[in-house]
This record gives sequence, structure tokens and C-alpha cells, in this order.
Amino acid sequence: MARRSDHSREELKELAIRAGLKIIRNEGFKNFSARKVASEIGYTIGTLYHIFGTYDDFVLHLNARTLDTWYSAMEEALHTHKKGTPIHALATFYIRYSKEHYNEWVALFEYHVQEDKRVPDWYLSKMGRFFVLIEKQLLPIVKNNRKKARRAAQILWGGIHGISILSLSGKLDLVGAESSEILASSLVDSYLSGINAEK
Amino acid sequence: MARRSDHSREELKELAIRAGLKIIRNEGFKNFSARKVASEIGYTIGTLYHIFGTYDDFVLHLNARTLDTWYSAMEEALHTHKKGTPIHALATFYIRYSKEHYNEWVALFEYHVQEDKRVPDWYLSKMGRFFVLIEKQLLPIVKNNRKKARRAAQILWGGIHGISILSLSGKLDLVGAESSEILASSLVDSYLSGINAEK
DNA sequence: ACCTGAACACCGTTCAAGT
DNA sequence: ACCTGAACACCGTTCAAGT
Repeated sequence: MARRSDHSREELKELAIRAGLKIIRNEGFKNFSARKVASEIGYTIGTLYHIFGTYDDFVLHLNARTLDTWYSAMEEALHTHKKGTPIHALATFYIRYSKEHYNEWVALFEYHVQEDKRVPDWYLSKMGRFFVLIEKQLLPIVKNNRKKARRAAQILWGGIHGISILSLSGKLDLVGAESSEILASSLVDSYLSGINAEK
Repeated sequence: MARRSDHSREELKELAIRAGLKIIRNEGFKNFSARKVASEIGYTIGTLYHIFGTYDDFVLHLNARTLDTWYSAMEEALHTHKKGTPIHALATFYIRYSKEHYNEWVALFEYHVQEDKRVPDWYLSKMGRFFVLIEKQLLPIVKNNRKKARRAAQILWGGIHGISILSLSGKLDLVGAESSEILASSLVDSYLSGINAEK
């Protein structure tokens, strides 16, 4: 038994990615497995390895898809936001999105490749787009100082990310529960106001 | 065969925690398993479950130990720092510590309990101490406004945490590599300067 | 060339059975 | 009461063997 030509390699890849994200979404990353995906799409585990090489590569492709979806939604949010600065719109969107897509978001940031292996460049550049987008919004605020904008983008993105993590993993619960939206927005306020006070 | 009274329940617990942290430290959280700990301390996997109840509870106890060690070191850092503000000292210490104890730190923040289960209160209060410590340093900066200090503590801790994560997981690599120390320090500078500009 | 499925070396979890 | 170790239902990974 072999050589079912039901699907091309590309179709198979797409099938596996969709099924994988569906499992992550519905059952959480903790209950995700390559074997579950195989059985879901009606192929064997061997085929999945034939396509993706290794478990880590498979997850990387799933996360890449999540990043693509996320980035599109973020651009959309940027173009349609009505009130507040673009930076506030992005911060608010981050918090809301990570809450609504909690399970995909966990897979995205809780998954670390082995210490000896490096994250591939094509994946890093997908991450990089987010920083570029924020940097662009920051430029007019810092008088077109690119270096300053770049640094601010990293700090703000990291900061909002951290607030989101602590909040979603329940680690802010005991500390007096201001919502992560308020914290993120307050971070943006104070940080931007501080960055302009310096000369 | 049974009823070896080589160790009391408490001794066994301590043995397991030390062995567990050793494995995490040396081989990473990804290669950690309860079975490895059992074989390391010369007991069976059944005994480990007898003591800790479940895998999740075991990891929680390991992370609790990490938090204790970390908190002590942080207090120490606060009392011995020479230059800069206390907040800067704490921020710098966070970055350095998470880098030096990377594997334990991954176990600490990459591990999420099941969505339906809540993080137990005794564990949350261990997390809470960090916020209290920061809050105390912030109070004089915000004119003894407790609410403001509390919010600032959450934002700064979250922010530094996020910068640390992005940096350690290699996600800032492509974006132009300013060190996480500089980013964290810059966050503190601008944020505190911004928080004081508001009235 | 493409896909299978068995084999391997692991997991967490449970629990009847020993002393 | 304390601890064992086998059993269960899973994993990721590999690869000879089929068409």
C-alpha cells in the first residue's frame, strides 16, 4: 500500500497546517500532537514526517501561519482605528487578539526550539514585520529619529507582550487586578510621554 | 517489596526537588521528566506520584523553589547595589538572572497549568512578593501614591519580563540587536520620566 | 516517488499487590 | 503506611517494505 495521489505535496501541507491549528485552537497546545493531526487528515504519521521533516519544523509552520493571520489583522486594525494614536490602537489590538486567540498564542510564544538550533531566518523575518510596522508609527513621534524609533518599537512590543503573558497566565491575579488593556495603554502613555521629555 | 524507610516524606520531597532542578538546569525543561527524577533519586515513578499527586504539582513545586532562590537573590541585589536607582538595579538584575538561569526560567514561564485549573494561591503569593518589592521602591518616586506605585510595578515588571522573553528566545535577533540590558534600562528611564511628567 | 505501518525508546498516570 | 512495578494509553522518530 502506498502512493495515494489524493493530494499533492502542497495540498497535504495545507491540510496538515489547517488541521494542526484547529487542534491547537480547540484543545490547546498541550494536547496537540503530530499523531493527532495525521489521524485527522487521514494520513499516517510517517507521511507528516516526510513533509515537515521533524516535529519542531511542523510547529514552526503552524506558528508561521498564526503570525501571518495575526499580522494581517493587525494591519487591518491600524487602518480602521478611529480614536487614539496608532500606537494605542496597536497595543489594544495586541491585548485583545492574544486573549481571543489564546491557544494559538500560547503555541507561538511557549514553544522554544532546542537551544543548539537557531530559529530560521524566514521565521524571524515574519516576526520582524511587526517591529517594522510599529517603528513606522513611532517615527513621527520621535522626530524621525530611526534609531530611537527602532529601540522604542522593541521596548513597547516587548513590554506589551510581557504584560499580556503575565495577565493571561494568571500571574497578575493576586496583585490587584487592573485589566491588561489598562496596563498596556498606561505603558504606552507614560513611555511615549517620557521619551519626548528627554532631549 | 515496599516500605523502605530510608527517607521521610519530607526528605524525599527535598530529594526530588533538588534532582528535578538539577535536570532542568543541565538538560533543559524540554528534556525534563518525572521518570528521570525518579530514577535519579533511586525511587520508582509511583513514589513520586505518591508525594506530589500529579506531574503539574511536581513542576509547580520545582518552580516554587526557583522563585524562592530568585527572590532571595533579588533582595540581595537590592541591598548591595551601588550606582543608579533601586528600580534600575532590579531591572538589570532581572535581565542578568534570567540569562544566567535560562533553563530554570524557561520552566518558570513556559509552563502553564491546564486552562480549567487555577494556579494555587500559595504559588501566586510567591509571585506577588516580587511586585511588592518593586512597589516599595516605586513609592517615593510617585509621591507615595500607592495605586500609582502598584500599577507601575505591574507595568515595569511585565515590560522587563517581555523584553527578556523576546531577547532570550531569539526573537529580537533580526531586528537590530541592542542588548536586553540596554532596552530594559531604557524602558525604566522613559517610563519613570513619563510617569512624573503627568500630574 | 510516495506513503505505509511496525518498531523503538520514551512519556504521564493508575493501582493492585507486596511488606 | 509506604513503596513497587506492571499495565495503559499515549508520545516523537526512524525506516524497511510495499505499490
